[in-house]
Amino acid sequence: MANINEVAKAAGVSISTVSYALSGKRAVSPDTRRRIEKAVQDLNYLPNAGARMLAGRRTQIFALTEPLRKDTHAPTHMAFVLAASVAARRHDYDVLLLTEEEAQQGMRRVAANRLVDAILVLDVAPDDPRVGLARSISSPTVFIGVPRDHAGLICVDLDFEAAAARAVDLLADAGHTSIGLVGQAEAAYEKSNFPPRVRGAFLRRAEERDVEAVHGTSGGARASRTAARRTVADMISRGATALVLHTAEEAHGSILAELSERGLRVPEDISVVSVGASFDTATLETPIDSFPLDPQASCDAAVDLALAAVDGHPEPAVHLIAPRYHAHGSIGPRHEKAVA
Amino acid sequence: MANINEVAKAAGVSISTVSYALSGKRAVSPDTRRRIEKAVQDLNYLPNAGARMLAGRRTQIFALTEPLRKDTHAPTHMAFVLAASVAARRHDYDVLLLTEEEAQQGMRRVAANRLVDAILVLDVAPDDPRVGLARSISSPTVFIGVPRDHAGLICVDLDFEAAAARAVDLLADAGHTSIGLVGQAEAAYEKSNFPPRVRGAFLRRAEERDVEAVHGTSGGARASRTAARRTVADMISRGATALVLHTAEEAHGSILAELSERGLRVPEDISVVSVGASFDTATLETPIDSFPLDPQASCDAAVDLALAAVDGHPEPAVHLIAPRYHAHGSIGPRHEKAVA
DNA sequence: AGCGCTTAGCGAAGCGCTTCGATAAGCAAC
DNA sequence: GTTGCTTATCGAAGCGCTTCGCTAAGCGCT
Repeated sequence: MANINEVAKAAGVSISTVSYALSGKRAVSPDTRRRIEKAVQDLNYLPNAGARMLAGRRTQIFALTEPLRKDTHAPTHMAFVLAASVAARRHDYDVLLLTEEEAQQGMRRVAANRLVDAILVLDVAPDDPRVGLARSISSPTVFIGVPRDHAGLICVDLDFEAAAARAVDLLADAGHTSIGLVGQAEAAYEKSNFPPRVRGAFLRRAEERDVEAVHGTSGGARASRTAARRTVADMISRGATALVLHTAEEAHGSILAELSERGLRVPEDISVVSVGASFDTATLETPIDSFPLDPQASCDAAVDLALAAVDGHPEPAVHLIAPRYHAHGSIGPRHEKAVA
Repeated sequence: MANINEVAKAAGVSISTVSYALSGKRAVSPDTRRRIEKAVQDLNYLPNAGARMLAGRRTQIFALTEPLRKDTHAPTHMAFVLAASVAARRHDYDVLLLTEEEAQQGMRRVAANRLVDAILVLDVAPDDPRVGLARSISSPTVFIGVPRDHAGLICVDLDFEAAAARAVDLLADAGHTSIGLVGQAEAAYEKSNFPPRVRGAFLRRAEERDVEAVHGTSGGARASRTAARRTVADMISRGATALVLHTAEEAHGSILAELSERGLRVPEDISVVSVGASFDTATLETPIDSFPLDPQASCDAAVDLALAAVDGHPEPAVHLIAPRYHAHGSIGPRHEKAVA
């Protein structure tokens, strides 16, 4: 494998000139630059990663910690991992995976090691053990998700509160006066950081808009079929003419099936809007309006913050990403049939 | 951050002695070793990763390439990623993620880079573009899965053929003379490497055992509910008294539902055995006998082979992992009711 | 006492890069 | 023609480790 020496020799310059030509940190004459570029091409040169880490102060690697809990939703999780990887590569960074207990011990290790320039934290729990760790290690750490105690931390997340509030607004504006929120499984409200935020904002905005609001849960993957249906049935019997969904894809399907079995058309008889979905609600049997999760936006922001922190400009704050609204015609004016 | 110099000073020895004490590559007196270990503890020393890569010939990093195709089954995939990570850590290796198009360009990059010691290839397709790449780069590469053209490659996989054959044997031994294989979605037989292997071995062994065999497909995630049920209905009407399932978890569920709706009890009226499942078939409504996928076994083997290759003992061959049988009482003697 | 062998430890080279001066060359101004 | 400034290039130090070769000490033989 060619090294910088061979490139320098081939181009007839010193190795420092090669280095400067490649990094652009000092001016190099156009002619010299061309000769160096040619040599690089000819020799198929890529700078040795280890040497670069040692000499420079950068490793060009981010750690990505993912505890991979039993109840992690795999497709969503994968979307985040993928998005993080793509975002990192845009800035010439690679991603090193830290899983399971290694997510904690590993964080300490790669920080002390100087193996990574920064750490990205996925799948953040309200009381995440990685919070304390982040405060005790030298590597800049960016949380994708917001733990309960986030003082001094750098966090990025979708603005779930805004999404839930806007969902309520849309429905209230359409004339609905009784709205149900079909939330996640009960357990998720303890283990994850965002379900309580959605619920809280939903209830708050409903009160502000003087709209009747009920919250119900769906279930885990296995139980969802029945749990979500029961919740929906209950809400309808209590007069809800609109639903806000904050559930997994399967539960979305069950809920739509329940509505259709009851002869309720969307949006003529009942309005539906989804919040924080990780999948495409446009391709469901009935396309549903959505404020989706946006892994790429979150991860792009996280990487930007990580880079800033590496450069010594850490911005300890919760950076919320404005939700984007995807309309698919599932919201309509209030209609009494649902109450019947 | 402490470096080897400070450790050496604290222990009152030279840095080479510290290095040897930590690597164990030369003898160090017990007393000296203790002083060094104490200094390491006190200073919280961990060797700098970059320096180690540069000076040693090891990076202690494996690349894990995962194309993450649209049709990748996320939970299964995650299980493999996790298993690979665990296996790597057992040998003091970290895992670097290469996703999407980076799975190809990235392979070339990290190999030329000397960022990784070896590359693990996940989610192998029959005509995987990474096959050609693997042959052209310097890093040892281990395929977890078997591409069509695997000459000269190192591959690891579950022995799907053996699993399918043993499933047929179990059912034939129990007296069944007509067996159905509910396979994957049609598309999987082109894009993945193992579905055709399962089908081939199933049909071959059935013929050897003089058993009537039919093969049908299930569908993708969305279509599975109906497709799998239709396939099963068809098989039963054609006289099958036993089923081999090689499908996703959802399809397993649909199939069991179909059976129960037809009043067929497992194993009294119909025998069922699962092949290559990535989930726990014991916790289905009806526990099902299984020759499961074993991500950990595959990844352990892959890492062992990668390490051997790094050490200069590459074993280009297809290493098949013997399937293990998990009995849960879903196989019984042939019963005519199913035929009725 | 001398030889050879083993053991424990040291010093220094070198891995391939980045980066800090230093230098030489070119040019404008007086 | 000297001074001063800019631009392009070079040499060398040094990042923190691993590893080679050497030495010194200790031991058991003859």
